[in-house]
Amino acid sequence: MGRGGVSAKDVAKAAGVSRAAVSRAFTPGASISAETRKKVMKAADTLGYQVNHLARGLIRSETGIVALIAAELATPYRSALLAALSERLQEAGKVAMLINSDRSDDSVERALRQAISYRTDAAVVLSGMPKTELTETCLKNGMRLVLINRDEYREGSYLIRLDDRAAGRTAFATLAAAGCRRLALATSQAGTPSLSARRDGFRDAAAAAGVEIVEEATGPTSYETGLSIGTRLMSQTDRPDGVFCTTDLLALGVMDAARHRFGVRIPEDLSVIGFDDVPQASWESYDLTTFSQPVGEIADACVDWLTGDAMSGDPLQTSIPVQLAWRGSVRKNQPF
Amino acid sequence: MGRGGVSAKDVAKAAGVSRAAVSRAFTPGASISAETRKKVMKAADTLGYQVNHLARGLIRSETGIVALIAAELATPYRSALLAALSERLQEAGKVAMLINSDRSDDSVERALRQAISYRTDAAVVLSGMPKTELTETCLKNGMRLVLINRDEYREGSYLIRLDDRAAGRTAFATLAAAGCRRLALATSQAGTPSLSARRDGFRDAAAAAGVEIVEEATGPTSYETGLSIGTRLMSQTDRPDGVFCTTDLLALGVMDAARHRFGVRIPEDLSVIGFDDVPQASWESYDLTTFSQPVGEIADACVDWLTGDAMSGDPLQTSIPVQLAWRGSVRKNQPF
DNA sequence: CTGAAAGCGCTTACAG
DNA sequence: CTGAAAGCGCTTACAG
Repeated sequence: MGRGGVSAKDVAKAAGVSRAAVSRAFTPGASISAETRKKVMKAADTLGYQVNHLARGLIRSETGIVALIAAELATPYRSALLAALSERLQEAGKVAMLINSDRSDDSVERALRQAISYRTDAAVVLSGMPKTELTETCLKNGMRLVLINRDEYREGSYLIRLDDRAAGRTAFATLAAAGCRRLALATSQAGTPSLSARRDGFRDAAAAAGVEIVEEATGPTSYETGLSIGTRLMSQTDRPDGVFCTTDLLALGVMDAARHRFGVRIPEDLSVIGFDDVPQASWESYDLTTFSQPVGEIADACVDWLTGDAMSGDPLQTSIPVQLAWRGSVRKNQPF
Repeated sequence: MGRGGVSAKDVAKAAGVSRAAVSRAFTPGASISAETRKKVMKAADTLGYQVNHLARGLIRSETGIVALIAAELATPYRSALLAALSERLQEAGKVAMLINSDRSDDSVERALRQAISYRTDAAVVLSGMPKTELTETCLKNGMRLVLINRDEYREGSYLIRLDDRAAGRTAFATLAAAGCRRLALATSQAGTPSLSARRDGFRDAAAAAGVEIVEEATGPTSYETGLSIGTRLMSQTDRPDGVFCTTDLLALGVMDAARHRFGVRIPEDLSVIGFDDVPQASWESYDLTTFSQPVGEIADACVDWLTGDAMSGDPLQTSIPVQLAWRGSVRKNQPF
């Protein structure tokens, strides 16, 4: 046994077979007799042998590693998606490499290069958008690429999208139907494709209905931003009585500002709709009506495609439906 | 260029040097002339060459991969720690492999085996406790082991602990000093070392003060459990007026149950102390007084040890101090 | 079904 | 400083 631990050679010697035999014993479907396999497995067990995936990955075209590239890992929604993804990946026999792309602007690119270095089977991009040039390099390296909620398309990659725009429209319709008269939209300055689409859907519907809306957009996508937006909104002389927030974190902040700083009642004085359905949205202090992002379905779609045969005729895009989770932050329309 | 992408051979040919030279160009401190290195780098750049870490890992004793083994990835505290860890690891030039150990009881062991398969430089265990036998195998394979907040010790591994027990005692003292008379302890049935230590500290202090306390312990460590514990606590004829929850999630649930289901005022009627200082604890709806887990410091200690020289004389254990974050959920003692 | 041999992409003594 | 050669641990045609 060398410094690298137990190797196939050790097992081969112990089992009295060739190195090739032990390799075959660990390869499902390889041509090996049941008896030989049994001998090998026994020796492997006593020696504590584990196939070296590094060496295997060097030969085979797959390493079993999938890179997960994301920013703001600790955010409720992001961490839920990451958890679902890593779990599904494991069930499929893969392993997740987590790459934080928080830092600089080029960090998605750096992350992708990192993935190439380890010859990951695939990269799943949750944040940011790599340059076409680089994604082509990935594809050329035999790597699969999944883009979750990105707006641009990249030849050969798989796109998973939610209908954010439709949700924005639904938010408007819901608030209008609840009898809200002065509508507001709260979003951050992050400018991600998802947030923009939600905003645009809301705007579109408002324009179509000939309704003027107030818009607030500042800072990062956080609770604190929601707090300051809520404060600004409630400080207006003509306070809005309905607000769509492009994210739950924002909505929760808006609610807290309205309630605790202005004594505004929800939903009596103000109706609020969020997006994501993070766990906190259903907590009793909030009871927020929001669009639920089906994290499990997204993860399933992703892993299915990654482990599937990916026939070239297959569609390279999937749309996951979002649903409005009705709770108590939107008032019921008064019956006349 | 083979199927595996651009290799050192391709770069060597393009730069007119040997394969060894390109290897040296990518090895800091290797004996190579500045001129040769420049030629290699240029060729590598145009060809888009990335050192294959799989192959490199096969030769060198390090792969640059660190396995992060944890359960309940999407929980606020856990995801914050994971985010800090992955960020620090990246800054140190390492990369994180995320292994979810949610599933079965043996999943920590499976995770460790997975880590061995990929010859990770180290494994950081955040949840569960692997058998001694297996940790020895890891160590024998040259893998370093970090255990965060585990109670048992494993020869050769590095332990990072918080003084949970002291925090439990402080919680008691704080509640007592606030003038609370009927004290309760709320915890889950998870039975992790950290939770038990916090509970024991609280119990000890109460016993030392000759004070009887009410204890509630059920379910998983979640907001929902907090809700049901809060409900049970407030349903008692002699309601407690001070409660220490071993986790913020539990505390938040207790607060919501008390306020929304029983109209109990916090802190006037009930003082609450949590543990973790998750982001939600400081949200305006809660303003929870809690012990802050210094996630950044934990991550720093972990990565420092992993990347350090680990002289055999070094202490293999570090205690990170926890601090009480004073907020509004504990009443100020009435001046006499 | 089985083993000897070649090769994946890299690094590292070994000579020069 | 530089290149030819050996070797890391594995898999996979190739014969038998």
